[in-house]
Amino acid sequence: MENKIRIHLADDHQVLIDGILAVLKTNPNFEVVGFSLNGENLVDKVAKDNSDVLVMDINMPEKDGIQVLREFNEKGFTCRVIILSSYDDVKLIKEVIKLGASGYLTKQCAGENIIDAISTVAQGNQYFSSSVKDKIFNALTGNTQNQPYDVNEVIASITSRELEILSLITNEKSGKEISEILFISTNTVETHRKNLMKKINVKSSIGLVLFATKHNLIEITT
Amino acid sequence: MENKIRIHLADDHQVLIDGILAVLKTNPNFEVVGFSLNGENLVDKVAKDNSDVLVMDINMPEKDGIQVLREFNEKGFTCRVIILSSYDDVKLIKEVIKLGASGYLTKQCAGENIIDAISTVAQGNQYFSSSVKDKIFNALTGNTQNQPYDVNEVIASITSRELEILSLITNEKSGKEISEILFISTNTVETHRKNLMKKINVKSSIGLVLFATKHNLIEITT
DNA sequence: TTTTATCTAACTAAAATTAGTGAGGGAAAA
DNA sequence: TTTTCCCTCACTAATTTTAGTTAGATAAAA
Repeated sequence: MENKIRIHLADDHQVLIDGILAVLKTNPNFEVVGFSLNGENLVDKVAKDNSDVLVMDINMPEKDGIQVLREFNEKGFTCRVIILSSYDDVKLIKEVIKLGASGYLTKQCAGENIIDAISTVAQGNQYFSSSVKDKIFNALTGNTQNQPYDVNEVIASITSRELEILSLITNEKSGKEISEILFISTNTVETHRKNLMKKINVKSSIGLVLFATKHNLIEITT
Repeated sequence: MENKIRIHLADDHQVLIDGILAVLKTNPNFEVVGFSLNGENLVDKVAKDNSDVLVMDINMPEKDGIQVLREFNEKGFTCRVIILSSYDDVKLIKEVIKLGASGYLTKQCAGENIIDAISTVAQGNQYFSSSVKDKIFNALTGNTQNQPYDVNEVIASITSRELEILSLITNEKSGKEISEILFISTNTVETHRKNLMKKINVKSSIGLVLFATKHNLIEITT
């Protein structure tokens, strides 16, 4: 047998890292050489450890997975990257593939899938979980009617500015107050509100508040 | 040594379950007797397996952790429950404690914390990660003066008719729709709404919705 | 380079909410 | 019986929200 596959894990949920560590320990071909709880200096750490495969979440503090992938491209590193995300949003999947990720798994996958994925990408191939492949296939073939209403996709489609507006609405701020807080026109605030209602598909601001609280999208300070 | 602690894991991310499984396998006192990827029939499964401890996420398909806890209370089961959530929202923490959870961990915690938590609650004690304890402490110390009026008194003062109106408002019904549903004038509906806003002391219907959901006064059917 | 995404903003018009006041009827309690 | 509480409704007036459309600016991506 050749050398072990050198692996780096990055996820802000340490319990998940510890779990995957325990799973990977069962395979003698693998060696986890490092892990990170955020995206800070991740590229440098991976380079220094000479890791072969990086298993990384998208949502991380300090620097998210997308930014890390960009940095990889800028610096021209060759480490294979597997994305392990909570969401299987098509836009996101397309993006990370474009940025050179070699694999994409959702956290719904089994521990065994991670082992398969690491082995596969270490050999230079790509690995995507079946649900991810379905999503991509549907997106490419324009099969939109097969997608009833994916909440994760809706959440992913909410921009940061919209989230800001949503947060203020949910904290009982009126349109006028929001415009004063953000130094923008009330017309703009209402436009954002309208776009949110359309995206989330609700009838009123009440619906926005319910959606926001239900999915923990915002922090209620009151 | 006595019997092993019988454990059930519930989380919609299988990779996390597999990970925790691997972690817990290192401890001979533990035996994972089952796991679930959603909340469906969770109470029955736990009862059938005679589990001592349930480690459960809040956000799950079919039936969320809150509903499962409610069901536990209704059926009077004695299984200890540890919540393992991505979020450390005070409202959520308070709620699950009220519903009888014995522990609360965020997924930012280490795998070792889970082991500690399971051991602790199996002995009949409570276990909360330090960040959770901080949150609760801050909420208790910082919020007491924030509520000059007694919430319970306010809730008690809400009449059944008002509760009906509140429920419909929270279910995204407009004043006109409510008037049609209850066969009363829109003026009456607005009067009720006004009285509610005065009682609860909020600025808008958004505030009513937040109050209603926060205190579980109503059932959201949508 | 062209397209796309996002944020910004204005415009009109209809509909709904908010705010305050007053008041009648019924049922229950003091 | 008188009082009190609750549900009911009306009226006015100001304010806000909803709905639809259009469009400029900018930065990133194809």
